[in-house]
Amino acid sequence: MPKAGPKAEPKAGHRAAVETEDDRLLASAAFSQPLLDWYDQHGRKSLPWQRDPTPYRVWVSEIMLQQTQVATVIGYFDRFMARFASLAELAKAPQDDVLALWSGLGYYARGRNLHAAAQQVMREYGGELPTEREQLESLPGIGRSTAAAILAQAHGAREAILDANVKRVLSRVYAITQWPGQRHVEQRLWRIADHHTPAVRAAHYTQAIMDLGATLCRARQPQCFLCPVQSLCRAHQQGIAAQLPAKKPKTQIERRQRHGFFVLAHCEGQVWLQRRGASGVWGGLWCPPEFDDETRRQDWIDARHGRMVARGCIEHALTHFDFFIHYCVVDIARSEGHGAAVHDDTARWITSADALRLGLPAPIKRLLQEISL
DNA sequence: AAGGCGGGGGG
DNA sequence: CCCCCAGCCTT
Repeated sequence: MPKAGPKAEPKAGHRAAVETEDDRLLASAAFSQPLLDWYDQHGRKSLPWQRDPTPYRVWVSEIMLQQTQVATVIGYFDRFMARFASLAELAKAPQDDVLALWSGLGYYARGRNLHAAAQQVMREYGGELPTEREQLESLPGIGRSTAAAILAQAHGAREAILDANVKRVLSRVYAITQWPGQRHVEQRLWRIADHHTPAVRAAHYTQAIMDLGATLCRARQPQCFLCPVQSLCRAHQQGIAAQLPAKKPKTQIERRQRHGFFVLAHCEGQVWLQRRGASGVWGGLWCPPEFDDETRRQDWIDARHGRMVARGCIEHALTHFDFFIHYCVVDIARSEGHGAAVHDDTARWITSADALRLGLPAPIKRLLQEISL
């Protein structure tokens, strides 16, 4: 990889021999002011969590927005708020109810952490999210950037954020060609982010820089011709905006495959589901019984005198492997095995319709809907 | 088919 | 402290 990008040229001739990083910082307001002006004209101001931006609502939105685009989050957010209007209601809800509303959103640890954090806030802070960044960061699921976003959006505090949008914008404006995953690069980005965060209109500024990153200064095909800070942007001047931020040096993990063998046991319009263990794929979600191989699955079916009526395979892509979901539909009698555990916290007979109200992995949800036992 | 996306937890 | 990712969506 040609890393020989132009080193920052001293603009004035009489600079010190070793140019410090501070020498290259733009004036704080030279960046924030045009950004705020652009936000006033083009920024998003009526997203669900921007209307009535309480700490609780901002928090939930920020957790959902991790790894997930705004357009996807909106529906989940509205349903979540309809069911859990307050932090107290979230805290007292069963985890299943929380995961049910998270179903399809992915990264289910976010939902579990959100739920656990709500309970922690009830215990330790009397039900009010703390207003100290350090205390926020001690809650599960809240890191430095999410804590800052909550403080800025809900309290108007001057707190710098550094999510992927902001990293991209600042990497370009400052033409930072090193990978932001490197510690010193990330630290520098935090300093730059802090430098440009204004004391007044901090909430608007925070939203503005995220909006810019999401709409114009996006990962692919940045719309520099519309950008309010185009004239400041060193990457644009150098014609390398689209190549920044630098990508992680590829460690080339070979994509693996995994096969899971599932039984959709069917009886009187109901299906047998079990809660998965907390670790591993789809931790804590509900699923039909899964086996590592077809033999073990057949043993399970035979032991219950099941009658196979259909089978198939669907493929589901996860981060580092392709999951082949081999399923079969089996009629079994309710008396064959599970009579006692009709309905408890780890396994139950349930109709497909009711199952959709549990936390289900996306492909399992689709499967149940399509098969509609 | 590949790339984007924060924080926790594991090595 | 790195390093990695057990999930979706978009392009």
